[in-house]
Amino acid sequence: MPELPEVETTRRGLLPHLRGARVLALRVHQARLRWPLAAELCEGLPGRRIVDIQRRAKYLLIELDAAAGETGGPTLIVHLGMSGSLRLDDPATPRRRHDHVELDLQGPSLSLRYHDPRRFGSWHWQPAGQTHPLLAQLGPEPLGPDFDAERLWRLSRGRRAAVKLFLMDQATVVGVGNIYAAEALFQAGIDPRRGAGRISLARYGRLVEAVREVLGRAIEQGGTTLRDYLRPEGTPGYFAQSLAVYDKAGQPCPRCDGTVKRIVLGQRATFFCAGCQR
DNA sequence: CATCGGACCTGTTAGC
DNA sequence: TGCTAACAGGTCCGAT
Repeated sequence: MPELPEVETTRRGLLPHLRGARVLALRVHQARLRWPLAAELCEGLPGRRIVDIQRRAKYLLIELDAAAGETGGPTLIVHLGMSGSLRLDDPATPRRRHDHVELDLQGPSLSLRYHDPRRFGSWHWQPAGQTHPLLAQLGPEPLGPDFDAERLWRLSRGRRAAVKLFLMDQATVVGVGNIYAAEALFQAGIDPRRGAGRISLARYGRLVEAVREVLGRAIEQGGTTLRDYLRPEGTPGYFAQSLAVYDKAGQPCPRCDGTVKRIVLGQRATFFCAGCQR
């Protein structure tokens, strides 16, 4: 489900409620997520106070305070996978099916519930001063200064893979998933099938601008709700109204007189207009 | 190295 | 109506 805008929307929705809250207890109803929940997480989390929430790529970084005698605090890392979501519930509200993990919070008294039908998401524990291995190999943030045309151009030389796969590779740039890759390539006028190594520096410049613009606008709209994505407060994101090509096979292209097509690239549905994407 | 396919899961929908 | 197959917002890992 969630790409960068949905994760960022989740972060922004949670932060005002969770900053300063204390985790009284962790209740695990299903430990078998993408990876089994680590024992050190279960032992280390209860009693900690949440200091801040950051985001790196599609990972939420829930920063915790230091225990007595420690110099820095550990970080609880959550990835939402394809179908994960976090929601703040009144503790009296019954748990739903697929609410796999809950945190009992104090100040305010709330239950933070992790819901994930497909269980492709994961929870990790990062001790103070360490970088979790999953975060070590990530490319730059798309909204940060290190994501630029020169980087895309340099990394792509000699690469024969389709540019859409190159763009979705988290070593190239993080946070761009299937929806926003399609939208950014449409906005930049680039055919998703084109070999990454056969795109000019100037066109990568247009792609960088398109990625930034699309992700930024999606964050402003609270992300994209296609089926079931909801923000932590339970409201949908509104970016679905702005989608130009994603999930619009057979519909007219918003820019030319062509028709949006659906193909498969890297086993993922890919939407584009052959009329104006070259 | 780069590239590809399979794997991990459940729920919803389209098609017969 | 009921069964089956395809498909869904991610990404790691092993084989080539």
